[in-house]
Amino acid sequence: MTPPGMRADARRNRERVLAAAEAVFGEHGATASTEEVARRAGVGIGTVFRHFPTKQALYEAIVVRRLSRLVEEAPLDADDPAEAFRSFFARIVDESAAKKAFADTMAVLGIDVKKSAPDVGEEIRRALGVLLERAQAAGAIRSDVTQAEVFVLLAGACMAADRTADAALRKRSLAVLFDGLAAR
Amino acid sequence: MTPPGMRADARRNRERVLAAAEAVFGEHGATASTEEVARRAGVGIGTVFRHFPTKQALYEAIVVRRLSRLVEEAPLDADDPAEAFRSFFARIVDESAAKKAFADTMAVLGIDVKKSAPDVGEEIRRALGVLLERAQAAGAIRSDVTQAEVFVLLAGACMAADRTADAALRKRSLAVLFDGLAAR
DNA sequence: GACAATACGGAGTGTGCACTCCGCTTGTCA
DNA sequence: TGACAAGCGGAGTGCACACTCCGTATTGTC
Repeated sequence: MTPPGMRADARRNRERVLAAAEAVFGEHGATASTEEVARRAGVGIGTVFRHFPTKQALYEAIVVRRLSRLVEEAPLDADDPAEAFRSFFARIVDESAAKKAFADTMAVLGIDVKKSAPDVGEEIRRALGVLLERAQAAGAIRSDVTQAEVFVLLAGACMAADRTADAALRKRSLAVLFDGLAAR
Repeated sequence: MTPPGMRADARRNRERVLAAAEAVFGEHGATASTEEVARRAGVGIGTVFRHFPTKQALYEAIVVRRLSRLVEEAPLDADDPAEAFRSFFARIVDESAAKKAFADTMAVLGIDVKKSAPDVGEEIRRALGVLLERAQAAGAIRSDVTQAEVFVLLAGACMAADRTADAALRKRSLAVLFDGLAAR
């Protein structure tokens, strides 16, 4: 991920910028300013822009990071497929509630399809697809829904979670959604 | 709504601005520029700002308008309570799909509660509450959900719809959601 | 330790946009 | 129909913010 031919200070600063960006965008969403990120990282703005040519690129970098982490930890071959699907879904929704930038991402990924970083997007869609299929095969999820509907519901849940402060309420709403997905 | 002591041209321009704002914000969301609204309305920017002191005020004005229209047309005493609830819910989601500005509104109204124009917000919440209660009394909707969960689900559906171009997909996803709300 | 090569900081630049101000126009009313 | 208040247009202002540039500092190498 980080080219090894990079000077030590450069590598260190790149890491700092990414961490700061994750925090700042997580708190204020994509409208947060690049200057705020630089300040939080303890570097000059010039440094931020050397590592990431545009604000958009920086934003995408942290999104890719989070998605990669999610995909890595997806319980693709857990013993209980129904629980695996539900927990993966719920985990993404939780992430959206905690980090503003994430809900948008899920929305765009799920629906627009394009977006840069198509690889990670494809991976997460595949992971969800696998979990869905397994849960359907196990008879836990109705067989007439496809990945497409699941993604729309996921995106909606993420965006709603992003703005719902009450965690218990979030959980109850999600439970209703899962009931809709459950096999009769 | 429009003070009668207003000169004829002022009243006419106010209407034009509102119509243009509805179109422009509907297409591009709240980030659309005020200048674009003025251009579309065929008036100078000064005129826009005389009628609405800030961009925010203009935005809120069109939101209030739409909400009022929705509340007016809510089928509060329809014969079929289940269908009434569903159609009202679906209608709001459809509106969100058509008009970008609307999904945000629903999200904010449903969850943050404050927001200016609290009256209309309150009205729409009440309308949904009535429809929900009636559908529950009729045994069509599970009795353990409250207005709060319904609003979270509604807000999520609105935001997802806002970004889902495929109308059929939108409809199928909504159907899954309704199944979750249905009484067993 | 010297000397490139690489990276850093942050003042400066350009742009877009909300909002203001004022000379001109139009509607109203006697 | 004349006078004047109410309203209009749009150039101008200030500000926020993405992005650039270059003199200075740090790193790696022989």
